[in-house]
Amino acid sequence: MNRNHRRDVVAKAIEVLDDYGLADLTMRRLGAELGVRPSALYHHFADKQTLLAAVADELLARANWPATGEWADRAAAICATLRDQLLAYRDGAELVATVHSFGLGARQPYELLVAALAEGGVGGLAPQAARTLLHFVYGHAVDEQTHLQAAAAGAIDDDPRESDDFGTGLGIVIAGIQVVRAARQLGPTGA
Amino acid sequence: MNRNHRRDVVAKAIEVLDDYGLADLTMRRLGAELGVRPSALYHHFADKQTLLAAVADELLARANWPATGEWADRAAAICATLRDQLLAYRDGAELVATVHSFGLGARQPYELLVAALAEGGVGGLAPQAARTLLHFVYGHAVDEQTHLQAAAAGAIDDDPRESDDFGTGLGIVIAGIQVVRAARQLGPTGA
DNA sequence: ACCTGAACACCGTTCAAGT
DNA sequence: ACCTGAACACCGTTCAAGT
Repeated sequence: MNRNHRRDVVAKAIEVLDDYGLADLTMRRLGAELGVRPSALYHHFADKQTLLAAVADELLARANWPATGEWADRAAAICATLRDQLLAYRDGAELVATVHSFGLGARQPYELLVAALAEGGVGGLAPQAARTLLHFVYGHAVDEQTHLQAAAAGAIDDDPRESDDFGTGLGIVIAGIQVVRAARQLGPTGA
Repeated sequence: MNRNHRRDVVAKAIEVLDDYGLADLTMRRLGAELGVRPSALYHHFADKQTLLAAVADELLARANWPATGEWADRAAAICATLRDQLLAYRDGAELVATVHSFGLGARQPYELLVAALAEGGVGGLAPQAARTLLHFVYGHAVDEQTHLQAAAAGAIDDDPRESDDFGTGLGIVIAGIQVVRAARQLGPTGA
């Protein structure tokens, strides 16, 4: 019985998440899977929130983030990568969205988007634009994952969405950012 | 000791929510506030999710929803009304966003937005556009309420946002919808 | 540095039975 | 129609003590 390191706990937590879902990712269950009492986990993490933040960060770190391309394409590619990564793990969207909402962790997509937008000349509006993109991606991914998992569990109606529902919404937000960017460069008369 | 009706339970639940927060809105706590055993609540609601959906619906029904105006202004006004209503109750944003995400209840803002957008000529893209707006409003309101309540609890930094952070993000999404609407009317060559 | 043992203060939900 | 009483199967977290 070897002792566990912080990274072992995170790795096992991702396994439990993917195999049994977020509702079953409890301190007690995770301890049991590690062959350890639940209280032992508090040696590695201050509380469950902190642990979940580390799990979300690891999950995001495993993605291949695009780093090149014209700013709008790059921002769109970052969003698509994020969505794919969220959908790649059971309850991944809900986990990362939750962590993001309580303000610990899950900061990588935000930093990447702000960098892409700032390079693209969006300037001072980059933070608002980046957060608007993230609100869309998280909201859409949570919805989609809920529907996918309900359908997989044999729910009543499949409720098939448009072929590229995600792309349509993403296109709306990207187009909107291009509009405010153009307005900014003409001179901010409105604000 | 009068017996409770369904609507009494919902009204008391909103009180508990606003006074003590979502984390303290438990079946046991709510039962105690109503002078009743927790198990009595299951006479009125199948489970806690269903109860929360009814609470969210009641919270939304108390708003004054705009019903007139040019389509883009009206969509923006619906979003602003929704945001105000979410922020008007402690943890209101988190509650309604959660209910919305698990697919029961909280459908009124969606229906209102789809109606406004369809009238505005957005046509078949109205559902995607409405959901994109809602993802933004819920995500932004949850963020904002978290920050506001952390600041009110005496957190470290105020982290003051742009004066009209919400309006900026909303403007991005509305502008994006106007773009896809215009593209649609020129003829959908892209999709 | 990492873990045990034991406790504290809770949860949501079910169900037979009461009025 | 609405509620009680009692139970079932869990939670997160703390903390003194062990190795």
